Amino acid sequence: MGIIERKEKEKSDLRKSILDAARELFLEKGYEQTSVRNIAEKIEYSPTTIYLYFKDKDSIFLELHNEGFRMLGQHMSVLMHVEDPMERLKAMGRAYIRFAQDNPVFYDLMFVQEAPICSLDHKNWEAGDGAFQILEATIAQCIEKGLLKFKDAEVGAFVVWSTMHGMCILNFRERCMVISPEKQADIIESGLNEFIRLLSPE
Amino acid sequence: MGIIERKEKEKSDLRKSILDAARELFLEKGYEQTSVRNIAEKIEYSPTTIYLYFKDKDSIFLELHNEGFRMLGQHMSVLMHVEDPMERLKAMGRAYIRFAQDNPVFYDLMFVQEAPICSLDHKNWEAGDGAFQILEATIAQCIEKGLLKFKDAEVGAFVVWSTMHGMCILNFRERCMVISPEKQADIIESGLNEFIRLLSPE
DNA sequence: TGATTAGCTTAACACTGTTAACTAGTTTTG
DNA sequence: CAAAACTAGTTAACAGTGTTAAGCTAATCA
Repeated sequence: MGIIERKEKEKSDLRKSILDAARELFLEKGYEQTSVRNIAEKIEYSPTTIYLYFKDKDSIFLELHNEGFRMLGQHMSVLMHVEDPMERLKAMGRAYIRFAQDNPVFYDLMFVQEAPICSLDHKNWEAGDGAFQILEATIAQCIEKGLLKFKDAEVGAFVVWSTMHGMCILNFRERCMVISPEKQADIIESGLNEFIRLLSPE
Repeated sequence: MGIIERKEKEKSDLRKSILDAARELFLEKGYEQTSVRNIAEKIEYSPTTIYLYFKDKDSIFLELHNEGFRMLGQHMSVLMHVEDPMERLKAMGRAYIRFAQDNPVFYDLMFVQEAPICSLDHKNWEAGDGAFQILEATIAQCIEKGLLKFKDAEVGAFVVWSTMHGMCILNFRERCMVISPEKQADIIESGLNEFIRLLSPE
């Protein structure tokens, strides 16, 4: 059965090279500016071949979306060793922001674009669920130790996440023009610091 | 010169009816799903006529974007009568969220879409500046009265705005799936309440 | 009256995602 | 071994997008 295996490999090789081409184009041009034809051109196949391996354009980017979450997950899992939950939470905030700044187009796909979410099978956003639960658990520990004055860990996690996300996305979407020029460069870092000050009950 | 006046009026009438058609279509389908041809069809002119009145599609929506800020401004200006700056800030948060929920497509154009910002003349986001300054002023008053433990009013305003924006946009972009179903319905209201609790130093 | 101009249209360009129909080449089956 | 069936890719096409160049008609000006 060596031949069948080879064929299977060739099939998954092409699938992989579609994803590679998609990722490369996506990283330089973003989701909407990357067309199925661009991807096809890059791998030197006809555009319709793409549709033999992926249902539609969105499905390709759902895969990249998952890739993004694996990357973010790796950045986060390192921080699980931090004992103090409050310190861990702060480190998570810094890591999240850093990930967003280092991978703005991935971040967009993960948290802004509707496309990958829409092409989800059972309205079950596994990638997002996993990341959120880690945050929620950390916040629950902070509350337990009296380090954070949230009433509900889940809602608290949502608030913390929203603040981080809001800062990142206002920046990416050019809405930080309202900030005075000298503060604009590292407004997100300043914002995070102010937010952390807010969190800690002194 | 009555004829010239009438002609001028007719010209601005058509311009206005382009905006009316654009707004109507935009409100039911959103920015990207509204095409120049759709707008032209609605006013029963050829698509190219649109380009005699607007530079491009984005310029049309910059106008609607400004309209959105006028609406938000009206909701905010009412709250200027609230004496206590902390109470005013809370009211502003509620008003902002309510505006977002009542006008999701407008909100998208104002705070998410890059299109209107890109077609800005001198990188001068007047509409945004105005709204932000009102928030910053209120927060400055809160800090002065010791009601808020931010160090910098501008950065503080950015943090508060980010939290509100983050909550709204995570919700609109279907990222609140991670929240348990029973809390999902009014997660933004719950989030706002938790955030307000966080703000007040007791 | 003849030239100019304002206001709009038709036709076209270069794209987009996606599908149907087709063609080689390989594999399986009678 | 020949015929049928399946595989993996293709071409052509559909229906749409934003946008521009060129053309036309009717009013206005000299």
